Amino acid sequence: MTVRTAGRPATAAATLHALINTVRAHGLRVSTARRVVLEALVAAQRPLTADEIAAARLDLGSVYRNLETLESIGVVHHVHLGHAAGRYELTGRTAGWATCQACGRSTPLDAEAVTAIAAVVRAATGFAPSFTHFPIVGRCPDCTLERSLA
Amino acid sequence: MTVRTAGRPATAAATLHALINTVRAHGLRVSTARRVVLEALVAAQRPLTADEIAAARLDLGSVYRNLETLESIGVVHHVHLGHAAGRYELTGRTAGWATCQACGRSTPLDAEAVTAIAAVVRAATGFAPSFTHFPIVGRCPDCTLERSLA
DNA sequence: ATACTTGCAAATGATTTGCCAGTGT
DNA sequence: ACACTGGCAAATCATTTGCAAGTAT
Repeated sequence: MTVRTAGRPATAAATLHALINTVRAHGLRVSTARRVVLEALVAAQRPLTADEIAAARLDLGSVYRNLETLESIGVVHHVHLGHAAGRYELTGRTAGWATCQACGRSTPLDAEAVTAIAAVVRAATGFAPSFTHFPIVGRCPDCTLERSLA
Repeated sequence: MTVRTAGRPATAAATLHALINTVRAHGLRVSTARRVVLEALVAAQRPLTADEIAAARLDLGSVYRNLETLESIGVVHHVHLGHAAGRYELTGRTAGWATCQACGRSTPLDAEAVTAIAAVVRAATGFAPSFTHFPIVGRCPDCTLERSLA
């Protein structure tokens, strides 16, 4: 049996309620820890590390297990913004990421940019790329300018 | 004075020699371990893990230290092809990498493809991208076909 | 002779896992 | 009640680092 929720978890507007419905629809329980993880991700302004999500209230191991479970049902995914710990966010919050190898800052990509880039990547390589798991890595505008001035 | 070993491919020998010259030019010593690391990378048909380079002949810690030193003088760099251990290769061997998130295989990119993609990325985002440290991640042609047939 | 390097081992940091008590349904 | 979960601790994996002995120059 499939339970269809009102909205897609595709925008920042994906409410905690909708996410919890999805969890239930997959036959999973809504435990306190699971709810806390979801609340943290809903409130976050950027992808969070497991450590940030645990934040003294939850066991790190439980957080990782929950994130894995939530990834398996598609409501959460993680991104590697550089060499640091992986970061988790609600699915659909961004179209992709770009990280500067010089200053380390990361920026979300808008859908149009990703669409344009994906078309060229596909034409040039045959790959249908995604920049939500590994970002586009390079020099950001600021750091590119710096280098050209040096 | 140069001693040429019979049977060794001239290109590989020339490359190793040039690499060793670069090491010396930076005031670094050419120790046995350092030479073994370089030889392994020259002979490799694909990027190697530190573990593969160590291969029972060298200490893993020394391999990592050597790779770090060789990266600092620009003759080596590493790439993250998925969640596994980092892989090291000689600088300039490839223009970039693409990794399939479905089958896990990685493919080197040719310079023209990278140039075309970089132009679009720069136009759409302002970033000057590089795909030698983090690959383009997506579905390869085979796995994209599979999905479309499913 | 004098640094630079190595091997060995212990330390880190991130993530995973075994176990058993606790709790959501 | 019963299976799913949580907390705690130990285990992995990849990589880094302290240190005393070894060696390239």
